[in-house]
Amino acid sequence: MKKTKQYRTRTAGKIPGDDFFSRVYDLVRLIPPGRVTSYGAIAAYLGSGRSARMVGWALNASHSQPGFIPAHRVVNRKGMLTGKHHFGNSTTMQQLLQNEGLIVEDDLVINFRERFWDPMKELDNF
DNA sequence: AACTTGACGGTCA
DNA sequence: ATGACCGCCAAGT
Repeated sequence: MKKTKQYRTRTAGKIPGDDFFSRVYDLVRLIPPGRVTSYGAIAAYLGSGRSARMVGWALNASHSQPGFIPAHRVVNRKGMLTGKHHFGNSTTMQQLLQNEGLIVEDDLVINFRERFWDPMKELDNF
């Protein structure tokens, strides 16, 4: 494994396919409509010493990625729509989720537990 | 080059 | 159960 220095900055987001960001996008695209997951779950699934913050950072750049990335299906561990402000309008994320059958009340996904999509369980290998 | 901020999460008080 | 703190790592200032 060559190790390069721990985590080279590599100007994230500029090297598709080789960086953590692309893996996040890939995984997020697998989230079925009407289901949600958390930043931490994604980070845990990808492992690689990345923290949930990095997942958030990746999604932050997801708007400039090609193709549709259902970033609205990713919420924090409490089921709160912490990234709603990044969807243009503060209500867009909530609208998208409600449109998929989720119950959102005061930026919180009420049925978060039952709608939670855990990549660790759903995708199992890795 | 150093400090602060951030789409987070686990632990401790 | 709620709130503060600390660790993570990249990017902006």
